[in-house]
Amino acid sequence: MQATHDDIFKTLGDPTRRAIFERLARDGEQTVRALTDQSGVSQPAVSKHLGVLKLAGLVRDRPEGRLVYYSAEPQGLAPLIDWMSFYGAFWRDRFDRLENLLDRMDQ
Amino acid sequence: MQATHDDIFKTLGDPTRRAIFERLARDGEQTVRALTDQSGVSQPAVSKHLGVLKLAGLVRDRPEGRLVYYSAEPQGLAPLIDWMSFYGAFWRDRFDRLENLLDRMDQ
DNA sequence: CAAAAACATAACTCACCAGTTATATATTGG
DNA sequence: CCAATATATAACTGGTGAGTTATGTTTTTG
Repeated sequence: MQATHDDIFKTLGDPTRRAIFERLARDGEQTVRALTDQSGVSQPAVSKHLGVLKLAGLVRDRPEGRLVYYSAEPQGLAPLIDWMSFYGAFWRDRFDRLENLLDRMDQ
Repeated sequence: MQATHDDIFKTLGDPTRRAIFERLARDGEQTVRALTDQSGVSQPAVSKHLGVLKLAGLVRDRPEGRLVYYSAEPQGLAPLIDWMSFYGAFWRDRFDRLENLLDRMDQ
């Protein structure tokens, strides 16, 4: 059930899909129609992207009558955060310190 | 020249390619051969992945005779970090705490 | 209640890209 | 200097997945 960073990377790798997620994260809950109107693709395409985002744990849906409201799932990015913590910050941080050390040795 | 988070996501979206990057980030500089031997794909495939990673600013190469050493590029993940800072705001606290932990572990 | 609107799913197409093998180029070692 | 090794590139193939249109289901509206 818990998505892996592999799922997250694949899911966010598509620009159209990531744009949908970004919109939800920025502007909050939206219907499929609202998302479709500014997506540049058809409504079925948007529905499919939302399905993928949901499988990856990045969005949740709240049906209300014939409308379905989607919103960003905050915890969805956790696996990516974890990955970044290791391969991003962790490693960059060490490199920065090394660079600083080398800079100081140069002087 | 500066890669966008779009490039980064697309580049790291492929598991094989991301595994190569992870290996470089973890274990440091490697030749194409070394990377190939544990990648599960052919040498040309690895070379192609390295080319994509290099275009995305995630790795650098250092030719030495007939060997080419590749290493992770320190600043390569910066666009992704920026993106996360915005869309992963919810988790930034946790992110910071982990960074601090790693800092303390270093000393 | 009929028409329209919202969404999802099915069925299909098409382009892209990750993989392959083959090969060219360059460098090292015996 | 010849054989072997390292890498990159070219040319091709196949699978995947993002897009489409068509349609079914449900719900709202007039």
